[in-house]
Formats: sequence, structure tokens, C-alpha cells
Amino acid sequence: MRISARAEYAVRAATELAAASPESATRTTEAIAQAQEIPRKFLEGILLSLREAQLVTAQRGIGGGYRLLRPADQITVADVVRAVDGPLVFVRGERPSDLRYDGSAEPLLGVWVALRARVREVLEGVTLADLARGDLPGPIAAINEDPAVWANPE
Amino acid sequence: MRISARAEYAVRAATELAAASPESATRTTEAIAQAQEIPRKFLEGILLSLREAQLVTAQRGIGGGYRLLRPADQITVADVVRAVDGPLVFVRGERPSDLRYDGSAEPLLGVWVALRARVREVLEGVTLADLARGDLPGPIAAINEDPAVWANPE
DNA sequence: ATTGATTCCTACCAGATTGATAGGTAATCT
DNA sequence: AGATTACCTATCAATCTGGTAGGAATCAAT
Repeated sequence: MRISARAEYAVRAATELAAASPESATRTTEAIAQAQEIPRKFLEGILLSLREAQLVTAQRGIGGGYRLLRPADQITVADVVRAVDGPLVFVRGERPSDLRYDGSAEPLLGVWVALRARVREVLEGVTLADLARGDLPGPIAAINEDPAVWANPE
Repeated sequence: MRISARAEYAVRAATELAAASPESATRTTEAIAQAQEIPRKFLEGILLSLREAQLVTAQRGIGGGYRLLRPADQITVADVVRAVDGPLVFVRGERPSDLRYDGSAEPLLGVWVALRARVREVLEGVTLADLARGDLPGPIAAINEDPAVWANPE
């Protein structure tokens, strides 16, 4: 279960826009690329995806750039990841709820569905405003209070 | 965040072994492949990985096959997935706790760590015995009681 | 109307991963 | 000896991934 570079860059870029003040200000691809150390040409494609997903708008020409289309507290990390990478969780190329299991493997479906639910819980539980402010919401922060969560078991 | 065919096949194959009775009985690659409709040659490689991870043992020759090395209630889905696909969650090729963020993207680390924690919770919370018996443990089953969990939002 | 900044679009690329197959070797039992 | 089974190595096409190149369209300011 990997989070792609595309997705990670996208969240960082979007957070950069969320941190812009005032909210109506635009930031150029170049500015975002430098601030977040993202390859510029690669970032171009990412921002395009974010625009197609209606998370940002673009303005061409001098003084142009990107800005968020909705308030930062109404865009979640899940929105951004879905915009660039598609469905949050899929199993063998299909969404869990599209899978068909028969026979003894059937209870496995429940595992994938529960997995997706938990992934959603985290990624839909954090907004760009949270990230820009630098403070995770209580329920998410609570997860990380257990030190075991920071250890690598493998 | 995809669950690979390899991982999904591996869990099904392991469940097949968990369902064998008595527990000491062996099942051949061929038998597992047919029962679970997994390409045989592909399954061969998967079972090899499971053996290297010390989850199963193999016996060659007539009457040979594979069997679980530990009781089925002491092998979790996470164990199986790690055996064939490595770390459960990684971001841009690294484990969350190996990532370094500086500046405004720093709180993002907490998101990935929380994500991994929740993924672990589900995959470490279900054993092969649970799957073989066809009943998910209470905490996992509880997640799936909310109907929203079964819907595709995208 | 020209110029410079900027997004937008299409194409391309090398390398890794994924899902799978082929064919032979080694061990084990009857 | 012969059948059966796991084991190993190599190969493969297709796709994905991370990234680059170059120009066309658009916009604001002069």
C-alpha cells in the first residue's frame, strides 16, 4: 500500500495554496515548486489534475497562478489524493465494494471494506486548513499519542 | 493505495491452509490453486515467499505440500501481506517513520503515521483462523455495520 | 499591438513493478 | 525406479512511475 510521489506532492502543493494569504491570492507553479522542492514540470501535471478535479482554479498570464476553489477547511487530504491517484483503496484493480468473492474467501471482503473505512477516516478527517495551521484534528492527533504507532515492526 | 494481486492471492491461499483439517494436513500448490482459482505458477512464487517468511513449511514428494507453521489464530492478515509485499504502508518509497519533513509540510508526517496505524489496526486485527471460520472479530465487524462504509463516494 | 509571464497540452522517456509463464532440478515417498 | 511434488531461474508483455521537452494558448501591462 504505497502513497505515490504524485499524491504526496499534491497534498504538499495544495497545503502551500491553503497557506497563501489572503485566500484569494494566487501562487505560480514555480513558486510552489521552489517552496516545496517539487520538480517543476512534474508539479505542472499535478496541478492540472487538481484543476480537473475542481479543487483549484488557474489564471494565466502575468500575476497569474493557482488558488483553491473552496475554503481550505472544506478540502480534505482524501479529496487531493483522489484527484491525482483515483480511488483511495483498491484491491486487484477494483474497488472493494465491486469485488465478488464466493466460497471460503468471502469474509475477506469485509477486511478490505473495513480497511478502506479506516483509511477514509484518516484522510477525510484532515483538511488543508489543518495542515496549513500545523495542527492535526483531535481524533487524528489522538491516534499518534501511542508511541507504538511510530515504531517499525518489520 | 492498492492491495496487489500477489497480496490478495497470498491471503486466500493462507486461509485455504488454515481451513485444512487436521491442522497438520498438507495441501499441494495444485489443490490450493484450484480451490481459490489462482494461476498455479504464480501461486508457486507466492508460497515460496510465505515459506521464506516462516509462515508455512513445505514437504516435497508424494503426499507433500504446504501447511501453516504456526496455529492459524496466531497469523494475521498483516503477516501475510508483509511476507509478499513488504511494509504495509510506505510513502514515496519510504516508511512513514523514515520520512523527513521540514517547513510547512511537517504536520503531514502525522497524517501518514496515523494512516499506517489504522491500516495496522485492521490487518493485524484479523487472523487466518477468523477468515477460515468465516467470522470477523468484533471490532472489525463493528466498522462494517455502518452502511456508509459500503458505498463508493467517488 | 507587442511583450513577457504564465498556464495548458501533447508527447516522450527510462526504469521499475506487476502479473504471469516456461522449463528444468532436487527431494521424497511407494 | 518412478511418480510426485516443491524449488529455482529465467523470461515476458503490459503497465505504472517519476520525470522531462517543447511549444501553443491566454492574459495583463505597456
